[in-house]
Amino acid sequence: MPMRPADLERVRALPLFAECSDAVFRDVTAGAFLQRFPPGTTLLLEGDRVDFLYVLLDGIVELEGTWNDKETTLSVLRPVSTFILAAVVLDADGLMSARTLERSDILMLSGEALRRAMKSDPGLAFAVAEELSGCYRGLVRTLKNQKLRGGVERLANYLITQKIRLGGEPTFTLPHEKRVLASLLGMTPENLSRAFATLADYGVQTKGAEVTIGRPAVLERLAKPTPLIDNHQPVRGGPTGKAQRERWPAPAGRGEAA
Amino acid sequence: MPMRPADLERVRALPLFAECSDAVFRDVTAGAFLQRFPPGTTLLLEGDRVDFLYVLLDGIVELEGTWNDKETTLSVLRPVSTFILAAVVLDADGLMSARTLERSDILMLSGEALRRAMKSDPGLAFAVAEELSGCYRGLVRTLKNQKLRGGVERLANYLITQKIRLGGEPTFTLPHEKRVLASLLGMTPENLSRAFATLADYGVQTKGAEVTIGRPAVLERLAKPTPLIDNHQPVRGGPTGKAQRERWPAPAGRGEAA
DNA sequence: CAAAGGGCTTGATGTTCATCAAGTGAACGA
DNA sequence: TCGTTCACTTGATGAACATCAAGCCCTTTG
Repeated sequence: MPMRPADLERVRALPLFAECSDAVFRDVTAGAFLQRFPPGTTLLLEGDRVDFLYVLLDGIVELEGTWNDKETTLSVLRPVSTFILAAVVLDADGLMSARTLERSDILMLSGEALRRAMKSDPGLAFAVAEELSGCYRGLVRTLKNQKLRGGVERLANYLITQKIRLGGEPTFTLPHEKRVLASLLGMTPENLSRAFATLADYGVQTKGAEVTIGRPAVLERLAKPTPLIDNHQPVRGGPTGKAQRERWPAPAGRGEAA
Repeated sequence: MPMRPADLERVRALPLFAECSDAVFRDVTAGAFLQRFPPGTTLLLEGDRVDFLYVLLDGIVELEGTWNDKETTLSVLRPVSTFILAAVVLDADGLMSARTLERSDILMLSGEALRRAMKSDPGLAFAVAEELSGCYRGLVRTLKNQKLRGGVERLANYLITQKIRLGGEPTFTLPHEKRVLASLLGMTPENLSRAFATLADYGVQTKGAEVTIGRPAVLERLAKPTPLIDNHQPVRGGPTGKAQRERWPAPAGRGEAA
């Protein structure tokens, strides 16, 4: 499938490629192809050799890990996101499986071309380092969340974060099935149900996938969110990478403006 | 404290600086200084602004996170290791605290100088991206370990990994206090004790910090180690970064040789 | 329309884990 | 040498969580 110019532009607008020349960008996207996958498609299996950098342009992708017949969701991605960047940079096997939760448009860029381009274009290499730093910090947050908080607290903070990211309205819709959310939060679907029931006492009402946070202050007193774990950055218009999500609020006097 | 030439050489030998020119290296290390810290010194507090890239040259450093009066160990570093690289690249606040467990020699490199050098030297920027990828993959392993395995299984796998890294002998010494190990494995010291007691039935004997794995096959049947979670790479002679630890075993036909 | 399936919930039960409390042993200092 | 301290251990108890089982509700399908 050849790429449409519109898709190419969305990729060009990624922070990853913001500072690289047209020539380098053409080189990286030369052997690229765009593919549309139905829901539930496994794109990558744990341990598979990784030859491409994936870019999610539309849809939802879940990253998961398995061991001993158990599986857990490590991340749920929304557009525009790159994934398995670390494996591509190291030319190593992937540590996570990836599968679509909804029909998804996914761009695949040659890993070898990307590595080659990085070695000649410091701006691109720096942007990759920034993106990886953002991914790394996201994982640090996840790990702290997992090790330091209990199930109800994790859910409470997830809801607070979600509310902010979706615009701040007291009522919003969960972006995916509850069973996926349970796995993401490191609990069983049964316990997620019970956690929601517990949060009812804190003003959280649920009707299907619709959640209403009735008394934000009460919920916050339980959740105790902190910028050292929770990234409350709202989703902005343009396509942003994981790096930019970590640069907020921009500390005065450093980082790029706005 | 000015740097001794011997220390400078150890830094020069880091994979991070393997491919960069002497001029760039001089630039990055220009404002650097080496400092010796006693045990138990807090080098960095969660949320602190990060101005330097830290390089552990000697000693042991613990990275930890806290929330709600609880704390957990995220990583225990041994020489030669860099830390808080992601925060430096993004010029962001640190998400983890760092403190010495033993007397440690630590080199501090100007973060600004590093970022500047990366933007002009693609080899350096690429090396930073590789190191970050290694750190990222380490965290993915940790998170899978935490979410998918129980306490006893985590300990069993830790011991197997440790045995291999320390040379493969059936008897070896734990590299730090058990309370730190407990926190690293995400449990209380009490439960770590009980987990050791459980492993006695699987041929694991302990005498203080000395551990003997009597029946490796039996322990492995319990631990079910997998390269998708456990990195069994033995510690090699030269100074290696997190990136090289992730490139093993080097898949035939790609990556650098040996 | 009826049946079937799947996601979600609820209850009962058992396992895992944290907490509290007390005790052991070894290193250290007066 | 005798306390003191601190890491570690062991036991008892309770909280958090997983598992098993059943039922509900909504959607899908014949």
